[in-house]
Amino acid sequence: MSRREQQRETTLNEIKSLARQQMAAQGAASISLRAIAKEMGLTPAAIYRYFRNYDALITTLIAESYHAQADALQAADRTQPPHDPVARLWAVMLAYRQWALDHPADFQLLYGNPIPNYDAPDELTLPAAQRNFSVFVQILSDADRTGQLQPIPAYQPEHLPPIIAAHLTAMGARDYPQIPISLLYLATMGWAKMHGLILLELFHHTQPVIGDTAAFYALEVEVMMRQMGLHR
Amino acid sequence: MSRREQQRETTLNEIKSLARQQMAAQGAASISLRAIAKEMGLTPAAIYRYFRNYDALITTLIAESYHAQADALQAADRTQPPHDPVARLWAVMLAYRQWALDHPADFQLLYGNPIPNYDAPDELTLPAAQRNFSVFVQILSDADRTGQLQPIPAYQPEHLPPIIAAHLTAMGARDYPQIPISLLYLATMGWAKMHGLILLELFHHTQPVIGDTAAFYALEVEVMMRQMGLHR
DNA sequence: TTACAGTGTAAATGGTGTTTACTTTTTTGT
DNA sequence: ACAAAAAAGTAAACACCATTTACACTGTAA
Repeated sequence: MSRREQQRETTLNEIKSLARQQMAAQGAASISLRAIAKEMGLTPAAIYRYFRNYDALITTLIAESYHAQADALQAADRTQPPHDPVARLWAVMLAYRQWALDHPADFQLLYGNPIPNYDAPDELTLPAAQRNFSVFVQILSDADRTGQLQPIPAYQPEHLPPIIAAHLTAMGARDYPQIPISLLYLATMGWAKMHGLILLELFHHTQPVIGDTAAFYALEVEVMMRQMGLHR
Repeated sequence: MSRREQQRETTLNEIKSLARQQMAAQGAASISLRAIAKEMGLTPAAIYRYFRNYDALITTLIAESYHAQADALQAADRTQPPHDPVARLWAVMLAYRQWALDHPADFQLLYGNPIPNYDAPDELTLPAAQRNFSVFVQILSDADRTGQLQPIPAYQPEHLPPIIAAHLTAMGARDYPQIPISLLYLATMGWAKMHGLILLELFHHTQPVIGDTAAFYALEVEVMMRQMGLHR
């Protein structure tokens, strides 16, 4: 790598780092190219040698955050014995919330209000989100193989609404062959429900109502896992 | 009301109306005082005769939206026979989602990402949110009186984590005397869970995964009500 | 060494919220 | 009816913002 290429990379990293600092300090929507440039002793226009425009910077941050989150989930999964899907799911569920609390701005960037006048490109976000989702599918699949996954009747395939079953079948055929649709439903439902709780907590809509958000979250994870037949 | 006061009110309404138009078109974060002024044929500074600043306008919109939502919930409640809490809860749950779909920008304004550099005053939002929450509490309370409310063991008072029970006791003593804490927990949990699902739907994170979001929501409402012992 | 591509600057355009001093209009009190 | 006060609106400025253009410099490669 030539001297110039190396310098370019450090400058690029400095821009992203300062953007993340601003994001952590005042929220993703208040990232300012001019402020970044000023902090670096550059002219605002110089930033445009590194990012085509504001949206390009945001898109890069989103992509990196998605993968950081997926890495955190996979790391949590690996802290538990592979043959113990209950412990693994529990660990990943808690890690999901913990990552959100540790990186609130990142989490909001990924899953919160879309930034004004910015549309995240699907071809980037969908695969990244899927990598995330797959962690849950994998654990449930392992639990299913050992016969531990025994959901309540409402979540068994024959009781799922036909429209949902049809869509899950299509999705399974495309992305998750050999995975039963009721498992896909459990993964979706479990992710969505816990994800919703975390969003509420981050936006401070749950704190006044519930005292201990961690205990609330833990209780709901437990109830949900019981619905899946996954007892501790 | 003098001629001047009347005119002031229509101007004020025109500002709010245009703000809501912008909000509906491009999201709450892109409301612009200058754009509103231009649309009205006014100088930007003129707006400041009606709102102390940008935040004051947002705060007003938030307050109005909170009450519009609460009105919608109460209206849905009253479409059902008072003695049928199952039908009432069902109707209100669906109305909650429907209002969000009909007024996505309002819903995001209330429950989404905080607007950059704006902090909603708690003395305004908390009572408004509580009016909303009380609809659920009231229905569950009616169900409890007729003995229909029979939650699964995990949600019964003696199984709630002590920290949560303590907080609910304090909240109950303050705002809901005579209401058992397990009921308060059910209301909180039910609200939070469905609310989370709606947030995900509005932010388009659920559509690629789940096919029919309405069916998904309905199924989860049904499962949740079954956990409460409220069968149809 | 001469091109050339990469990196940066200066200046301008049009957008934002907000404040200040000033003018016009309407209401109110005598 | 008329003067004083209050309200509504304007013009101009300030300090931000993203973005574009034309231009200069500099490291690299032919």
